[in-house]
Amino acid sequence: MNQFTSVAPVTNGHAIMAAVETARKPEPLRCSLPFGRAMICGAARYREDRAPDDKVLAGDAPGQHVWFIRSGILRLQRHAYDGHRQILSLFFPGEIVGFDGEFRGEVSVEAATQSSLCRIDRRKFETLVTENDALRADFFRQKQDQLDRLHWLTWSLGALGPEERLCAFLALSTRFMPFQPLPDGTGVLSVELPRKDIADLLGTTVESISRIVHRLDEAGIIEIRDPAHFRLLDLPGLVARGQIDGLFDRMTTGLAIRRHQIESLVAPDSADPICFCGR
Amino acid sequence: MNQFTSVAPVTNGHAIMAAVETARKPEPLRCSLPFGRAMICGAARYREDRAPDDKVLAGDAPGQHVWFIRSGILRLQRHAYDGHRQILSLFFPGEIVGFDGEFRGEVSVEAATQSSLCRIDRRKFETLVTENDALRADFFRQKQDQLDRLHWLTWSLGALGPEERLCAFLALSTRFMPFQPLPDGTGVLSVELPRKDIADLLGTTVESISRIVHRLDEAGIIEIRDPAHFRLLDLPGLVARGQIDGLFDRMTTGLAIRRHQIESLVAPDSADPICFCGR
DNA sequence: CGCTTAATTGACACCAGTCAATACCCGTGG
DNA sequence: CCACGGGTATTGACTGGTGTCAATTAAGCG
Repeated sequence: MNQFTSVAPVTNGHAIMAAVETARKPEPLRCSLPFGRAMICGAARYREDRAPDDKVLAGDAPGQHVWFIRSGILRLQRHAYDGHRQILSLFFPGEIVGFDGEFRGEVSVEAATQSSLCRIDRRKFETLVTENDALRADFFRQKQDQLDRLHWLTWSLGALGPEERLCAFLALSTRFMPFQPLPDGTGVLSVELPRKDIADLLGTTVESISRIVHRLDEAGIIEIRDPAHFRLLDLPGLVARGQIDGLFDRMTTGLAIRRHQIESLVAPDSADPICFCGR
Repeated sequence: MNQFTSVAPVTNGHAIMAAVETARKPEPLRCSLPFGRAMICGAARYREDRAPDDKVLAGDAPGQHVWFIRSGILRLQRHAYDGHRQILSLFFPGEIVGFDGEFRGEVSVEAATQSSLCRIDRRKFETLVTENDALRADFFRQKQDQLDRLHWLTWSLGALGPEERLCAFLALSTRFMPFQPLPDGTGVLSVELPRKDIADLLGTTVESISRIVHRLDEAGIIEIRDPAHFRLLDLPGLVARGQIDGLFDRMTTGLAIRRHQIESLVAPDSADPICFCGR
């Protein structure tokens, strides 16, 4: 097991959940329960689920609320006149979307996978962010991470070929998609993103993705279990081909931390819908 | 003369210069003179010039100061192992670079053209930005503009072909490079950026750039005066081909405003070096 | 068991990158 | 005044990768 197979340790960074709790009204919230420094609310009051391809944010409408991603993956995208779609960024659990005017123009945010979101009043969040230092720090950290990802994508689209981009993507995926490490240092990656989304993110086509995947399989770098499950036999090789040696940790520790936080907060087998509350 | 040939009017947004002035120490600065709401300092004390390809910011060193671009164009870039370079963003007069950790990793900032910068102490600027609301608003506006540009580039690299990208770039260039409108609605664009930089920004090669330019010339969309001067015969056509109809104004008004501000502050024929002072 | 959707595979064309040669501009210096 | 040199732009020939189109297979699901 090398550096890539282990999930980054949870450090601090609970600020967003903590801040949300801090701002809680004096009167006890129905079904709410403190959990660590964060507040979890059993009521579905502020929670909204999205099926794949459901709209989350339209381009022009600033919207009255921002969204906290409880689970799932959102995509920021833009369409060309011919219908061509380019995904500009993905958003992951623990992240806040819709706060700043990041979505001006003909871009939109949709759910890429089944997602569970928490609605937060925009003004409320605005106040929180200005008043609470820890929250602001966390939020800026998020913004920084997102900017890093955008920089990577831009660089990748301009400087790398489709195969290299996919290698990088697979390597990065181990940190934001289910990845089951095996004793021998390899691991099985569950790709939760539809092929089309991967293609549109990496600026290529599903056909190319398919060909590249099978090429990597034949090269012994990955092993195809089924179209959505790959056993990564040579993770360092993927990292090298994707040219993300230096970026790998930087781009994924934030994600891993937030994911870990949420996983530790959300009971995995709870039938009762659980929700972080933002009022 | 249509919407594209006129420079956007100067509105507000003097906050950065104004804030810098506000923070001026009580003792009069040598050669400093108030100009409008901004402070201009005739001494070259805080000014530094950069020749093309000179380094401004290295990747890892956070640096002690941030830079205010007085004139010229900077580029944010990243190299692949094979030497391939991708330009991730350009920075223009009136913008601040080097404040946030935007330049982590193997990226660097260099001067793309002859540039004149003003050094500002990082901590000083930090204080300014937190204390001065107008400055902060201005600064956020900049960040937003830069994010918009990055989004455009990413989308462009993924969804458009080289020709379309170049068309968009030419159209956008009218707002951040010398553009002399003519009575008939056309105008002459002076391309200050080296061909290689354009190619590396648009993710293509100088050969392709050359071919496309001559193709556009034959199509009657532009007229090549010399390799660095094009008469744009059909600006709306460029906008359409580049698919930036909706983005055009959004992406360039900020640039135009800042450019206009600076031009009105800097005496164009002054032999004495003029500099915005940031301490 | 048929339907829909996703994934794969094949054939093909063409764009665009690469390499190489030439033309051009603009200094300098003889 | 011209020759020379360095850098940039241009042009040509070539080719390989990748998108496109189309057909086939596989998989999920009622």
